[in-house]
Amino acid sequence: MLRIYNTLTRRKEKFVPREGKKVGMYVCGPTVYDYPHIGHARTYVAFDIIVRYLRFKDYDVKYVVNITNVDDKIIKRANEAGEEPLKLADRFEKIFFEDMQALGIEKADAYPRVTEHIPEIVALVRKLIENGCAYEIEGDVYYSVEKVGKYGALSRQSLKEMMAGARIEVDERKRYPMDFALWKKAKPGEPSWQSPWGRGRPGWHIECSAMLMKHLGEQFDIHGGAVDLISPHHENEILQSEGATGKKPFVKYWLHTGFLKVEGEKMSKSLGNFITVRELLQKYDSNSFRFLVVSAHYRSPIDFSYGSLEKSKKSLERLLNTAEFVKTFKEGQSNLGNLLKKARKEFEAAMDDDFNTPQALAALFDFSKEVRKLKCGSREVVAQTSDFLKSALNIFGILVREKEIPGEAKRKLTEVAKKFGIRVEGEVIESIVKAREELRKKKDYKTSDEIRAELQKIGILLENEEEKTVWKIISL
RNA sequence: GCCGGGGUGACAGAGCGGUUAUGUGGCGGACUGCAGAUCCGCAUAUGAGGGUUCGACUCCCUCCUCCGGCCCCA
Repeated sequence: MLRIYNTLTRRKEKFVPREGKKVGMYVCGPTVYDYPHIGHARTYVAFDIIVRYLRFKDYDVKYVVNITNVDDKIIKRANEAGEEPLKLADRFEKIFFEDMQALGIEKADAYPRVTEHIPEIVALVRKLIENGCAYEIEGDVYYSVEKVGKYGALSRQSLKEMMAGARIEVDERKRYPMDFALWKKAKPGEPSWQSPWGRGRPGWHIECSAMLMKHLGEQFDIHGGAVDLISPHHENEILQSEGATGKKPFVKYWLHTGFLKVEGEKMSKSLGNFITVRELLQKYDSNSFRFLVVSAHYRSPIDFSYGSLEKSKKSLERLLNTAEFVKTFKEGQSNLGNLLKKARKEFEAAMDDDFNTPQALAALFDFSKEVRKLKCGSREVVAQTSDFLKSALNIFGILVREKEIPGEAKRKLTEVAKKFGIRVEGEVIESIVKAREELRKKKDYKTSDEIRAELQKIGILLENEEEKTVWKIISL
């Protein structure tokens, strides 16, 4: 039984979708005005894992992530760069997709863009005005917060408290200081669209309401985002959506991921600790990063450092080794079947408990340790073990790579074989390993160590196990 | 100030009212020609103070402290 922590109620609840196995899920996507950073990566990896697990549990998930491609920051950045705002957005949207793919994030079912939903947004704003939830002043439209029965369903803050802490000067024309813009009147040179209130563009919050209504309906199951979006973004989404449709609750489960800090500090340009996804992936592969993400609960903050990333890489290595090791099992009787059953159960129980990935990971490590003590199992169970490790890691989006030597390394291998006068039959690597075995039998350790050193330069590590030598590719 | 979430061993990071989390690293041992991998063992902990309890890291209160939100932000 899957249980999920709901920000709305501040407790774990049984997960029951509105309709059978169907799950509508929306996660606030990026504003595309710069390179994605590792904070984005954490959030989208976390939700990627949640979606994968839901699908693993046979839920029929429709996953929607929006793309905000018009907004103040985009316009500002474009003006600085002397670029068309929409072009700049387009450029960074492509980069966003590239980076997400590089992180092994599965495609969402839809990526609605704000610019492609202007009619829906206008219609929604109009409806809110008709409902008396919003009002227009000189081409701007504001949501009227004052009439709302209770504000702060998610953030648990009253309007008064919010205002007390507010650090901005308010627009005098607004009826109430906390009223927020649904439609912004166009300034010269800004991208704008025709509307009943003149040319303008959507406010930040309304786009989400409009797009998710279109793609997921007026009510749906899961809405996610990082914690910083709780207030005011998600708060306002609730007001707009429920204000327009009168249907409650607009969203059944609200999920929020914890923030990623870099060495104890919030990532920011001014601190100079801003790490982009590209930068990260130049130094480490996505598996290592995903392991780091998975080793903390999705709601907990992560304190990123290259040191902890290095540790993640090493830890993961252990699991990958076991996945490889089990393939060498001989046919025979063992306790493997029972261990597997237990591991499956523990893994799933951990994930069912609000996607507790650190605990799920612990189950895998426990399993790994037990498997290591065995040498055999029935062919069927061995295959299942291999599948289990693979699919469990796959839920985390960690790929168990096939052992394949890259083309360039293969060429170099042939050179090594030639250098040591090894006759190649079949796979080059196998021939080298075999030849080296012979050398070792003859106690020619000098030559065999040289061979090992040569291969290591190419990125292949030889390990002498009890009865045979195994080789593996040293990852990034 | 107000709201939310934390403070666990060298580090990362979970669970649980009473029994080893787990991983990385360290130390000792086994295996090994060496390296690596692997196994066994050891050490280091629950921010402070109260309370509830037979018993609290786990529940309650106070304090200290950190992070986040209240303009923008994944």
